[in-house]
Amino acid sequence: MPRYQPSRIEPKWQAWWEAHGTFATPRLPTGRKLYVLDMFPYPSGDGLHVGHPEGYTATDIVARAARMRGVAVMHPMGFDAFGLPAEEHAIRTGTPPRESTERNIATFRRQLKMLGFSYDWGRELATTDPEYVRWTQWIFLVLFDTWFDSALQKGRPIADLPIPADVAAAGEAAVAKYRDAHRLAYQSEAPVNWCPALGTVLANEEVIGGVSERGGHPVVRIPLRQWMLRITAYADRLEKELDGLDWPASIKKLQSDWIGRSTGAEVDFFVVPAGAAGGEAAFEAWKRARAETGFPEKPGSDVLRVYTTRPDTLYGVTCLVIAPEHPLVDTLTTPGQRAAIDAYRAAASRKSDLDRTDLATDKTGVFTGAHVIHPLMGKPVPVWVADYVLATYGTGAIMSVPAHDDRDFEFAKTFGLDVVTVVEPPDRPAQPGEPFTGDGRAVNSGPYTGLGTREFIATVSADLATSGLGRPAVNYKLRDWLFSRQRFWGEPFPILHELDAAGNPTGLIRAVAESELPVPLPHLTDFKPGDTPDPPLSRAGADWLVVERDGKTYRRETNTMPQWAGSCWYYLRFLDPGNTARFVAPEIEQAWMPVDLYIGGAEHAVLHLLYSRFWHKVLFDRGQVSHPEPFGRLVNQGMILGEMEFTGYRSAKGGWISAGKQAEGDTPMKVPTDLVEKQGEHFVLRDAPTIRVESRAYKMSKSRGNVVNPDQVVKEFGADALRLYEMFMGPLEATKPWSMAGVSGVRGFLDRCWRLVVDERADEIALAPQVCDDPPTDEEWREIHRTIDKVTRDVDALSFNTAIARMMEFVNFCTPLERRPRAILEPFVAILAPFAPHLAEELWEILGRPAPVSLAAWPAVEEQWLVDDTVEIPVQIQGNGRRRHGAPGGRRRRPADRRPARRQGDREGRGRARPARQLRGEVEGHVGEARGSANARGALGRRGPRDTTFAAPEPRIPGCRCRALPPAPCLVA
RNA sequence: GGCCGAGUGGCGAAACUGGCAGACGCACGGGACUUAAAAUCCCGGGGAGAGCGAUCUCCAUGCGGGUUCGAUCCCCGCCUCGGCCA
Repeated sequence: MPRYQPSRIEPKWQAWWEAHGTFATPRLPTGRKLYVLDMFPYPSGDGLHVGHPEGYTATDIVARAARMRGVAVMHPMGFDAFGLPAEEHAIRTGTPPRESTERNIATFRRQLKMLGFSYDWGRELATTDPEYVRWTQWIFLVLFDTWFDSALQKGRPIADLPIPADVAAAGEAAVAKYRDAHRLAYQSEAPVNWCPALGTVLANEEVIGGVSERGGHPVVRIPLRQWMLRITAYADRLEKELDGLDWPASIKKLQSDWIGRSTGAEVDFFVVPAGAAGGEAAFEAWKRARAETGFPEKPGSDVLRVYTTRPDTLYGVTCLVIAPEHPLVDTLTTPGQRAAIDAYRAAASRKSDLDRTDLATDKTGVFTGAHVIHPLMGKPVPVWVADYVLATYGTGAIMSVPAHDDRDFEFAKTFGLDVVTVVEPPDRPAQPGEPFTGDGRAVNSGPYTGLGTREFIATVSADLATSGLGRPAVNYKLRDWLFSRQRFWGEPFPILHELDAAGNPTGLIRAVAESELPVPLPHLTDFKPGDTPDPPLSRAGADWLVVERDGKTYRRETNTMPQWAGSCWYYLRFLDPGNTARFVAPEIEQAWMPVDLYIGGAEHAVLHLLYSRFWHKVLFDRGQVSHPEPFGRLVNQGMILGEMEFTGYRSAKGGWISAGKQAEGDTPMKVPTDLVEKQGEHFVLRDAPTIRVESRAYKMSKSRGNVVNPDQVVKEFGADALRLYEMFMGPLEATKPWSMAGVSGVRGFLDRCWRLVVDERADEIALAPQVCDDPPTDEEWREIHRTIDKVTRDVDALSFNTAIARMMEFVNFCTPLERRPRAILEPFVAILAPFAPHLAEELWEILGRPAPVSLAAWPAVEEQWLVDDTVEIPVQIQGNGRRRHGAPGGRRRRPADRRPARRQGDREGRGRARPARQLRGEVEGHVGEARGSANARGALGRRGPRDTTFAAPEPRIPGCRCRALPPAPCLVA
């Protein structure tokens, strides 16, 4: 009874591949190469989710098909294993993170192997491996050793940084600090999102609505010493170099928007000195000085510098607004306002950036009591503090132009400030009640009145620059990357802080020597975060914490790197995972990079991909890698939802409530599928058709109980069925609901494949009696070659669902055959192999071919079989399909094959049509004498035929990719 | 609120560059095999109508317009759902 038993053949072939090193990749490719990469998983405690194998199967099919086509394929897998959950687990249970991480990796590895992916497991890595950490730290030191030369737009060694004479004169320590301030990895005292409950600082994107994304704990903003990476220096290149990438346009746009380049101007407003008698004279003196000295690089305390994208609205400024964290808040605040300002700043510190900038929230703010002088108008402008201005964007201060900015308008409305219109819309008069933010024509703008917005911006920017009052400026939404975490389970920074004799930091830092890497994590027994932002590593013993170098005492950096660090460069380490001398050998890197196909979830569209690109560019600038971009073609797989569910609503009083009419107290209930039917647009209860129910698939979640476990699916249907189903569900990039019935459907296909080759009724494994050595008929040749052709093209296009459909058609064609020639079965098994590799290996063996089919040659398409003897030509009348008639196939069908295609009963619009004949190309069409078809005739380039036949401009024969047909002339009856 | 994507049979979907709408699969119905069931194999399924019939007609790709000989596909406006960002 040799039925198809995945549980027998799948482990068998997995063991065979492993024993034979089938998928071991050579150190260097010979001939064409393909680097096919999955976004490696975070090995959570829950094991693999069915979402993981979707992308993994897609890449596996591409990798396997390419191997069979003689391409050298790099297809590795590893684990992104640092991260919060392991540490939280450690806090709860006392299990060291390394232990639980290794356990989780073991589960993931087992599950991945169970699915038969053709990874070269010899290249497996985890970001937590000490040898991997070593090179992550090493790359950090490259960043630390690099400054950005904005003239060359390039990262360069810190030793090449020009030191200004005054700094050099101030001594060695000053030079060191100057260098430190210019490194791509630098320390900064920055307002950060401190979450006391989690005991860590969070990135802005980890704070949602004022609470932490994980756990929903409150977050406050406090200043803290942090490591930052100067990603903003690369903002222009990160944006521009997206151009050459084969990425979805939507992802490029997301990255570009995230970088958020804007152009505008910086403008200085003069701060009237305290005890302001003669403010006007001081202002005039300042202006004269500025005309001499020009616009200073850094604003002094005598000015408030604002950044604006709309310098053309300078004459509409009615106040200046500065961030609560702005350094000049204290000096500007008048004694009378101090209490109010202090209270406001305290309140603002408890809000996240998101809460502060949301357009929908009410604007808050406090007047500082101070005024500054408008640089062009010379009039005093009040200065307010408001938290919708962020200290980290631009200069931390804005000029408020209520008439032409939505948020400024809201602010002015709230506090009764003036609204001065200085731009008129081009097509209508200004509306006083609402801000106009578009381009228009300047009014009330002194000498600039009458200019268009663009012209105004150019002129005023130039004027400001000449007079030293402002300068054109570029700004980015992108912020420098907050790179440190106050956690245990991450890479330690390879940085030492110098201590003085009293044990206090001197502010001088030094890198750990390359030869001393990796800096290991210390042994800790208590992983709990503290009440203060002191990282867990600060509680390590002195043996770890304190080191002596060159007679000086140092304390180790106790922050750790964020989870992003390891995933920034893993694709490089896969190429050369065992290298102890370098992070990757240059000749290997040159041979395999860039990644040719990178598949993963869209949730990494911005951060991971942007961070990786940034690191890669730094490595590129420093000559460590050979390409400026790491990932050539990027594809996002869609999300897999749970099974479709019907939800009805039970009234609190009992009885059903129609969906859409339910109220607060009504409880949603899952309704079994067989109690539901469709009526018109909606699903209703079969027994109560007036009651609508919702029909929807939900995201898989433990709480909803709709999570599908891959182990279970493999147990029940087999790994090949799981792989095939995930590819058959629909387009790779689409969101699609799971269906267990669908899995069993593709399992049925695999069963039919099996029976095509194997005699199920024999006692031992034996070929089905229909399998024969006969030469295939023409029809059979056509069938297999069309299948090969379609599958080959679909794999290239990642259109796996249609490739599988075509293979199903092939099996449906073969199943009824009394005699099944090996000459068509064998190529079929070969093209099936990337999709259902275990079954294909088994069938290949049963057919008596030498294993493995995984490395067999991909069958070649013989074009002659793609052409039909006869084709059916559809007939259209007035553009509507009517019928079809046969014509000889081949590259040319002659117009001589004419026969009336029009029949009795055809109705042709309002006109009369004569019998028409036209037989080249794809469609035969008839246009009746229809009023209003004059256009058509015009388009067809002839005058007034009463009956026209035409052909599609570029004819194709259905089912054939032959495109050699010449354009068909239009024939006129 | 902004951006992106999607709406096609009972369900997942297909239709490549504007040319036969619904390939393939699920579910369903019918038949063969069987004592029976399962399994398997074969056949049929968008809707409505006409005809004894092979057939024919009309309506159908979220809604409303437009362009075109011809629109699931292109354009404009709307509705619904999803994702991301704010």
